[in-house]
Amino acid sequence: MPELPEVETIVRRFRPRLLRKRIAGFEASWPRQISPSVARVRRAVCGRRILELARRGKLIVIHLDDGSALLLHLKMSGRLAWVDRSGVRLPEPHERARLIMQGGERLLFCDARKFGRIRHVRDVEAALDALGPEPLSAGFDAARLLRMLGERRRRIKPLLLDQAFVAGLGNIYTDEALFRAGLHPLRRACDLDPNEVRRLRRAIRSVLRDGIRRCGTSIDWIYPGGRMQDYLRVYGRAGEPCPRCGTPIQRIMAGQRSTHLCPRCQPP
DNA sequence: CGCCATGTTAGAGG
DNA sequence: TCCTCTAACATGGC
Repeated sequence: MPELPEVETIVRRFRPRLLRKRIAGFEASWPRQISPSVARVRRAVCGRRILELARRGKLIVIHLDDGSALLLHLKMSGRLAWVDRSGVRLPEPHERARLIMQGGERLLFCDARKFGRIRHVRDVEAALDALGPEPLSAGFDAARLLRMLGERRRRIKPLLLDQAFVAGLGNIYTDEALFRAGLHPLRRACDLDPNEVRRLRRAIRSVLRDGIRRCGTSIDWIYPGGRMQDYLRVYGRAGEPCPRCGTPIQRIMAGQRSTHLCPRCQPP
């Protein structure tokens, strides 16, 4: 799935089309993806105006004019598509749900694997509070990260993938951040010294900003248009020489996820 | 056919 | 409580 930079790119692209639009209909062909139910979401959103389109972690947040919101999670293979007033379009494969605007424009939710979710929530703040801090926000400072890491014994890689710890990192950007910080993915969080924590924070923020600047990472047909794949230094490069020291990049498993690292630049 | 995949979560067990 | 692992969700590409 899209990680933070891909979701941010999607939100920026769709915001101008959705802002101030009034919703006239909602349909879904795979009801398990819709919460609390297709009928209840339809009742909740029809007639509402879209006030804002935002991102929180990997969630797309569609704020409505009654204070409620639609939360879209693309998971592994979700994708958005847009149908304008003319209705002319190529057939979108794996279309699972659509939000119909007054005037006929449509936001399509497409998802080959059906892991994606659409949720309508009345208490938006409560729903978003389940996530950890935004890594690009001012509140994500070194002192706070040091405190957060200090009370965790987990290995750093699975901890960074935990959305309740920090929101938005996925498998690609976590490996890239740990490489930039020179930290081994299996290090225990509480063992990192203040200097290493500062490096980690800088690495996370710089790799996410670079990802956004490149419009995200495109490594298959699910998410086209990004350029960050050309700037990844370890992810998907097992066996290739480390760009910094030439040592072959290693691929190991960490928390059931494939993990890429330079054994020399990221010593255990 | 077997293995892999940018994600998350429930449940079991240490 | 905390952490780790497995299975599950469901499909497509290699």
